[in-house]
Amino acid sequence: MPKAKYDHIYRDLKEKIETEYYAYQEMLPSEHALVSAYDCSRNTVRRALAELTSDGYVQPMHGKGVRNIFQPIEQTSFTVGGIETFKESAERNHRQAHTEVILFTELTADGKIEKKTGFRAGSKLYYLQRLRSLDGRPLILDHNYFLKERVRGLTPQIASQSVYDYLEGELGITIATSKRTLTVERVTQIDEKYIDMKDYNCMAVITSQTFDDNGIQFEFTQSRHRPDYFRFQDVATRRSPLYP
Amino acid sequence: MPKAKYDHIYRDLKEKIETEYYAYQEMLPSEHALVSAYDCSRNTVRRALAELTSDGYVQPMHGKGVRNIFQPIEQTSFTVGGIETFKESAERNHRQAHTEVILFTELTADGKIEKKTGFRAGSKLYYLQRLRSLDGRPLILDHNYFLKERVRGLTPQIASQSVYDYLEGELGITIATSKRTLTVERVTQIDEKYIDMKDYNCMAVITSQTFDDNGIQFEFTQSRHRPDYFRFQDVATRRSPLYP
DNA sequence: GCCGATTTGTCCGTATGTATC
DNA sequence: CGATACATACGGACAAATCGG
Repeated sequence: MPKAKYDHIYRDLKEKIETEYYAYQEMLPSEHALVSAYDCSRNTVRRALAELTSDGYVQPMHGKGVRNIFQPIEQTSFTVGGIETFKESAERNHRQAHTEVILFTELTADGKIEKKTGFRAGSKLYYLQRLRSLDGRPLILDHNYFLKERVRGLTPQIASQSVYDYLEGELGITIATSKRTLTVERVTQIDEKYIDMKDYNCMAVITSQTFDDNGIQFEFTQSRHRPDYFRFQDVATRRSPLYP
Repeated sequence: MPKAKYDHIYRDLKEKIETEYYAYQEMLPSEHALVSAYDCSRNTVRRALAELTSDGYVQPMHGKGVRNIFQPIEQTSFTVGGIETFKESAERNHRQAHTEVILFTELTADGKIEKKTGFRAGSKLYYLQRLRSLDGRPLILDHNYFLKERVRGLTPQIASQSVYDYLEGELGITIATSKRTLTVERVTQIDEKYIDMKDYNCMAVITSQTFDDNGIQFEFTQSRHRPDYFRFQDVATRRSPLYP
C-alpha cells in the first residue's frame, strides 16, 4: 500500500472527517496550519486535499478555507462505487458473499463481440457466467470476459473464489482504470432462471471495461443486479481547482 | 472560463486524443517533451495529465510513458455523466429538449424530508415536479427541492426554462459538487400518469445533492428516467498516481 | 471604500526516488 | 550498468478572493 506522505495526510484527514472530529459544514485548518501540523510542504497538503475533494469529502473555497461537506449515508441496499471486488463490496456492506460458476468456456472474439466488449476481433477469451449470492439469496448475475493471453490459467475453481485475488496475487496484474456504463435492461430468461425476480421485469446493469497498469484491457464484464439490492454512488465535481 | 495554462494543455491534449491524432493505445509524448512543447514546468504538464487520467482518457505507466486509452463510445440512448444540465445533455445527445412544470409549491422541511434530502428540518424549500421531454416524448420526471433562501425568486416560468441558467446567471451561484446515487425503483402512479412506460415496471432513478462553491447544499433532486432512454457513464481509477 | 492580513489558486525550478528499458 | 520516464516532495513567487479594521 502507498506509504507516501500525502497519502498519510489524506487518510488522517479522512478519518477525522468520518468520525466527525470536524463537524459537517465546519472549516478544516488552513493549508498553512496543516503544513505545520504535518511538517511538510504546501504542495503535499494540497495533494491530500485534492483527493478528499474528488471523494466529495471537502470543498475548497477561494480566499476562505476548506469546508467539510461529508454526510454519512444510510446503507440499506448493496452499494457499489469505487473499484472493488464483489467480496470487498459484500464485506463493506456486512453481507455474506457466495459465488457459483454456472458457465465456464472459451471463445474467440468476432466483430460483434469486438463492438460489444472492446476486445479486438480474434482475441481469445474466457467467458464465464457467475451467480452471486448475498446472505444466501442469489441477486447478481455476472457475465465475464477475460483476455486469455493476460489471464492465463483461469479455472472454474478460481472463478468461484475471487478472480481478482488470482489476478493481483498470482499473476501480478494491477488493475488501474475501469470504465463503467450503467443501464437498466429487461430481465432475460437466464436472469429469471437463477434469480427470484419477484415482480420486477428489469435489472440494473453495470458493464465495465477494466485496464491493467499497462493500459491493456483484460476484462469486460456485465453485472446484472436485482433492482431492490442495487445502489450506485458517485461524486461529480465541476473541474476541481485543487491541485497541484 | 478557466484560462489557466494547465487547462489549455488539458484541452489541447484532449482534442488530440478525441480526434485520434494520438491513436488508441499509443504513447503520448513524454512529460519532458510536453514541457518543451508547451513551454511550461513539469508540474503544469502533470496537472493536465492528471485531469485526463481521471477522465479515463490516458493511463500513466511508471517508467514507461503515458498511454492513450480513450475509445469513443456510440450514443444510442440518453447519456448522463458529469455535471451538466438537462438542456446541455440533450444538446450533446442531439435531441430536442422540452420541460413542463407540473407542480410548483413551497414547503418547510420536517424530519422526514431532512433524512431524505439532507436539508435541515425547518428549511424553507421550493418543491417542483417537472416533466422532461426529448424529441417530444415525455421520458423523465424530476422532483426538485431548492433551498429558498439561496434560490430566491424562482418562478414556474423560470423552472420551465433552465433553472441553472437562472442560478448561475441571475443569482451568481456556481455549482461545485454533486453527490449522486443511482437506483432502480418501481414505477409510481405519477410516473405512469405522465410517461408512457410501455411494459416497464421500473425507473432508473438518480438522486443528487448539489452544493454551491460555498459548500452550501442548495438542491436535492430525484430524477426518474424511463429505462430505455437511460445511460450513465463513469470512470473509476484505483487511486491515481498523477499529480502533482 | 480602502488597506492589509489571511487563504486558496497557479506556476515555477529543483532534488530525489523508483520502475523500465 | 546507464539513460529515460514517471512519482514524490520541497521551497518560493505571485495572483486572486475574502475578511476585518
